[in-house]
Amino acid sequence: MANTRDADTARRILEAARKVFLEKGMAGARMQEIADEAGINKAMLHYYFRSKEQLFRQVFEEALADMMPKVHAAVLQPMRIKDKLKTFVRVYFEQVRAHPVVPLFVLHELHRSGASLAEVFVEQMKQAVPRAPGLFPQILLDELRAAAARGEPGAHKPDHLLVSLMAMCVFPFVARPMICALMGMDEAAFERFLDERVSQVELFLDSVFPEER
Amino acid sequence: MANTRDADTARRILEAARKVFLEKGMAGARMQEIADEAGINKAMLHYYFRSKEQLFRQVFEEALADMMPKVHAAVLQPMRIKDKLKTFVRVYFEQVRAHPVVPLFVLHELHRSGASLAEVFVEQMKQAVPRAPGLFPQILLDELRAAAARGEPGAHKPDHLLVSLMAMCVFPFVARPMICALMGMDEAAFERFLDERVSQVELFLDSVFPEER
DNA sequence: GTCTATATCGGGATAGAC
DNA sequence: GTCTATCCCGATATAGAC
Repeated sequence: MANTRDADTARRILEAARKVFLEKGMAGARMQEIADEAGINKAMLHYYFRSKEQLFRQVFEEALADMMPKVHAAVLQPMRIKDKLKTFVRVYFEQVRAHPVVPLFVLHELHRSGASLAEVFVEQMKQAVPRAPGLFPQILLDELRAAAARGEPGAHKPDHLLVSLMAMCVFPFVARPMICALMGMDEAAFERFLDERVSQVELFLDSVFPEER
Repeated sequence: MANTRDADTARRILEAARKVFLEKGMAGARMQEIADEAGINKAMLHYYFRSKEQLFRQVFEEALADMMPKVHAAVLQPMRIKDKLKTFVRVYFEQVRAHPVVPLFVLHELHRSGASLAEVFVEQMKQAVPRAPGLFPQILLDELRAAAARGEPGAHKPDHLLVSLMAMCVFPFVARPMICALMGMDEAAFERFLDERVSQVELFLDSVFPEER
């Protein structure tokens, strides 16, 4: 029926738009290229989505929606903090690896938009897990502060610890070309590097949370 | 004299171009805005630099040239590896903090240019310290491998360790809007966070390289 | 809904006077 | 070397036929 066809076309457009926007960013993307990628013409883009801006918004929101729910869910599991952080690292890294260009895209657009996209960003995070008590960083921070009260992660401060973990997971994808150039890695070497990454970050957590005996 | 005036104008243009390119990226930047920022008109931009592309190249190269020499120099000092890494972290972080938007700019442009800028990037790094035995990551990696042969950083692999250190230094600047949004920091809170950052990364190094006694 | 044709505008680049 | 005026293309967006 017509309805199915419509929805399907909208999907095709969104897939194409996602591909182009994520690769080139809002400013670098061309509506023509999106149309070509979707196998239709420019007029259709404006028929389904009013403007480039609106199409971009949709892509931006979906890019976040793809990655965050599983991370949120992982953080809500009851566990002691050390294991929860390891779980967070594993799930977060997996999600990023499945969508490797999303982080740089999001960070670049957040930067240029000067906080107008930041609201969209936070809103999207809240919708990731509807009835969660807060954003995943807040949940982890609260538990880390409780652990800190028990003297657990030594002199490591909760906010720095969390930022470091995110950094270690995300940075390889954000900085891939630079890392490869600086450290002389080719594609294959970099993939092997990624294969080892989670266990190396877990090592970091082991040293921050030494097993008491 | 005329010569001074020329050089001065070229400088003014470069400063303006730097400001605009770093904020908006190559694709988002407008020659008109650069001209306004420099207090001249568009024609002058093309007179001094042939094209937007050439102007961009110059800005890109200078952005790297501003940051890297001190890092390179720091890494060449003779020290035991642990102290050298701490020095690296301190100097690298200081450099990035002095030019906080450079990393995201460089990473975004490296990504979109698909390795054509990577050559410029590597070339610029080599020129940072003319007679150095190699790029700073290679120097650190070599020493880390030697340390690894002595069993020093435990199970931490040299390449992962180095990437983690760079990540911990750079990520706060690359992800600033995201971090502020997710963790509920305002400008002042984030600056305090940055003030603590180096010492928190050093803590990480202390746990990776425990003092033998 | 989908296409072709076109309006409209903005941006990079150049010509030419001074 | 610096300006004004202009060229010309490309990009978003819309009109209108089918």
